[in-house]
Amino acid sequence: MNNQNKNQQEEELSLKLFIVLTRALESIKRRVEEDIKCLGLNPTEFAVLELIYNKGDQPIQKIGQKVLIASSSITYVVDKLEKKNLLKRRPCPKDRRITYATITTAGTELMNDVFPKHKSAIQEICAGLENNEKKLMIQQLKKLGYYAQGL
Amino acid sequence: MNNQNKNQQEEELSLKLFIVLTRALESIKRRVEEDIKCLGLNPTEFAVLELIYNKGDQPIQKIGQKVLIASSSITYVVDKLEKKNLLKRRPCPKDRRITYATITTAGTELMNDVFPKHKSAIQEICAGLENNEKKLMIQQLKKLGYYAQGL
DNA sequence: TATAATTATCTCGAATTCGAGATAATGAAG
DNA sequence: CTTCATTATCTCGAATTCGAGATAATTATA
Repeated sequence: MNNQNKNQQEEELSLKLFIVLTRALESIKRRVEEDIKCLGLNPTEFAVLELIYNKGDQPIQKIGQKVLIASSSITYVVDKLEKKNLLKRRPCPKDRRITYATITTAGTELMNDVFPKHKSAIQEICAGLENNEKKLMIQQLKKLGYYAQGL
Repeated sequence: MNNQNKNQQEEELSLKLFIVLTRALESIKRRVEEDIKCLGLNPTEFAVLELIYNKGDQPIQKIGQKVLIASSSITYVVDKLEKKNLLKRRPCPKDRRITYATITTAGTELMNDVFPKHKSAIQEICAGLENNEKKLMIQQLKKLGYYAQGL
C-alpha cells in the first residue's frame, strides 16, 4: 500500500471515530435526559444545580466556566432555577460585581432525593462496558480531548 | 471493600466516563466547527450537504433520520441551503408526498473543494491517538452506544 | 488621584432546534 | 369504492443558546 492510500485510510478512520463518538454520546445523552426530564429540569439546569449542590455556592461567572456555557446563557438558566425556587442569588459583600448562586433548602432536598438515583441511572446507561474498559476509555478520551483542545 | 463501596466506585466511574466523553467531544466539535465556519455553514448544514454529496439525492425525510434532527428542523435547514443555492428541492414524480433534496452544481463544486480539506482537518484534530487506539475506541464506543440505545 | 484596562453580570436580538398539529398523498381493509 | 391508518412535509410557537454590547465595580498604571 502506498503512502497516499495509507493516509486516506487514516483519514477515514478519524472521520469514523468522530461519527461514532458523536452517535454514542447522542444515545447516552438521550437516556440521561429522560432520567432528568421528570424533575422538570433540562440537562443544563440539572448541571448547574448539581454543581452548586456538590461544590457549594458559586459566583455566576464560575458556573459558566464549569458547565461550559456563555455568560448570557447562565443568566437565563439561573433565572429559571430561581423561579423554580431551587436556588437564589446572593450578592458578594466583598466584591459588588459578583453574585453568588446559592442552593435553597428545596434545591438541596430535591438533590438529596434525586442525585443518587441519577448516578445509578448513568451506571445502568453505561453498563455496555466493563469497569476496566471504562477506565481505559476515560484515559484515551482524555488524551484525545486534551490534544484537540490544545490545537 | 464491601459491596456498597464497590458499587459506589463503579457509579463514580460511569459518571466520570459520561463527563469525559462529553468534554472530549466538545473539544473536538469546537475545532470541527471552526473548520466549517469559514464556508458560511454550520455543522448541521454541512452534515446535510455532505450526506447528499456522498450519498446522492435524498428524500427530505431520510435526511432527518440520518443526521438525527426533527422533521421541522430539516425543513429549516434545507430552506437555508436552498437559499444559498447549494441544493434544491425536486418533487418525486412517483409519490407526490415526497420531495428530494438535490445538490446543485455550486454545491458539488464547493464540496469537491472542501470535503478533502475537511477530512484532513478531522485527521489532525484526532491525532491525539494512534491508529490502533482509534480502532479500539471505535469498537468500544459502538458497544457503549448500542447498549445505551437499546435500553 | 485620574485614567485605563479588566472583570462580572445582564440585556437584547438572532439562530437553531424541537414538538404539536395541519395538510396532503398514499396504502390497506372491508 | 369508501374509510382509516400511515407517511412526508410543512407551519407555528416555544425553548435554548449564543454573541455583541451595556453597565457597573474593581484593579492596575501613569
